[in-house]
Amino acid sequence: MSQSPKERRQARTRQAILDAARELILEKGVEKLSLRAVARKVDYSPAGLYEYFTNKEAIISTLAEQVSSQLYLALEKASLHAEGPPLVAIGLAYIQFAREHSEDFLLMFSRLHSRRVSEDSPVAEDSPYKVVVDAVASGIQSGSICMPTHMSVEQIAYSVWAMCHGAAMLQTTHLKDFQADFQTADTFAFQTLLEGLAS
Amino acid sequence: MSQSPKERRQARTRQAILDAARELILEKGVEKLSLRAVARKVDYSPAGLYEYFTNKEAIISTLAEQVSSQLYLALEKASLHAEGPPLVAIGLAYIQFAREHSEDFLLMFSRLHSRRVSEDSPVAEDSPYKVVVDAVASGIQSGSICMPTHMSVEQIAYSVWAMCHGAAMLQTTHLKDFQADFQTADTFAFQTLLEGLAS
DNA sequence: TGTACATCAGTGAACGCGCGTTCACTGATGTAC
DNA sequence: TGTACATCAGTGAACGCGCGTTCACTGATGTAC
Repeated sequence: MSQSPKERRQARTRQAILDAARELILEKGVEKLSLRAVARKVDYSPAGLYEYFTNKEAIISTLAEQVSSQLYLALEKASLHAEGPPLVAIGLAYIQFAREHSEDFLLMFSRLHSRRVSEDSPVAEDSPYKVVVDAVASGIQSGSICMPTHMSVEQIAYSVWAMCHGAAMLQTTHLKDFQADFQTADTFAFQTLLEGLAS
Repeated sequence: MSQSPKERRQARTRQAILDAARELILEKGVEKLSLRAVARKVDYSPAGLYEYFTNKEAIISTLAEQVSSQLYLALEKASLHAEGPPLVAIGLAYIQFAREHSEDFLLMFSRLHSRRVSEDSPVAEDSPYKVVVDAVASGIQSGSICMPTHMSVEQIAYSVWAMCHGAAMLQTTHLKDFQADFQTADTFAFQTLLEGLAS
């Protein structure tokens, strides 16, 4: 699986294109992104990009996947270094990521559909959701979460995820300009949910 | 405040334009909506629409406001006719609305920013959020919700809203094709959150 | 009731634009003998 | 080491398109006397 010099050059150019696209999206939003602007930014002709990506959509969805793995890393880090309950730390990290990279975050969720189609298939190792599922599973084992009969780990993980995602989306779109102590409100929300899960 | 015949005619045409735009958005998504297509659909020339709306953006944001008031009505209805806890009913209605009118729902939240800028200003009478706030307030009065010290009604309402909104957004975008019993999962999530709020 | 005028409710054509993508091509680099 | 050829990494120009908006205009409708 080692790379030839040629492959390394190509990979670097690919990433430069992605970075340029990401910056432009940050400036103007996804819907205003144009291939020609990306090409200008990386000093290629518009046609040149077609050596690296099959079309515009491929650039955008590759970018969305990169965001997903960045979010995964952020959650994993939060989970490992948590001082209090891991699920609160993960939830807050999710929201913080969304606030700090709101264009990336919105891009990711507007373009990236779940690859799973049902609970039957396993959760992808590199998915942000995986971190939540694992934290719930270990919460159950440690006894801090009590699982009601007929409820699956995933159902609990889904509740936590919905909470994270709702807060992140609201703060990123509808409540973008709303001034409030979201940190406190979010912490309260997660703690309350966890209390409900404890009984 | 009564309308002249002329005003009634204009209002009808305005609504026809909005309906056409809404249908086109449903077919192709907001980002592909074109004024020319709307004009075609209502049998006007493209220029004719400018008698009714100042520009394309005005059509879209008017539409978003109409969706908001439809959501308000749906939540209010759920709140009034609830059999179990009103907040669960409201939450489920929110999600149902999002599922049944997903393009409308997404349009609303991508275009409509909160008019409030902080908790200091009152919640708008006609906002969907108002229904949640009211339900929380009456839950506190009836004793089914217990408010911790230093927490405001709004902080609790926000938690519930985040839960609704997260579930609705996930089911509408990232998990659109995921097969699961969301109804059960959502009910569980709301009940758990309420249990946390009861203690 | 008739007529002159004003306003209404639009239209047609154009402006000026940027877009994604394709395709024939070219100079530079790498390879084989 | 030199040379012939192949592949690489692009480019320039064009295709064909739809878009939002403006503006001079026009026929129909309404109004005043």
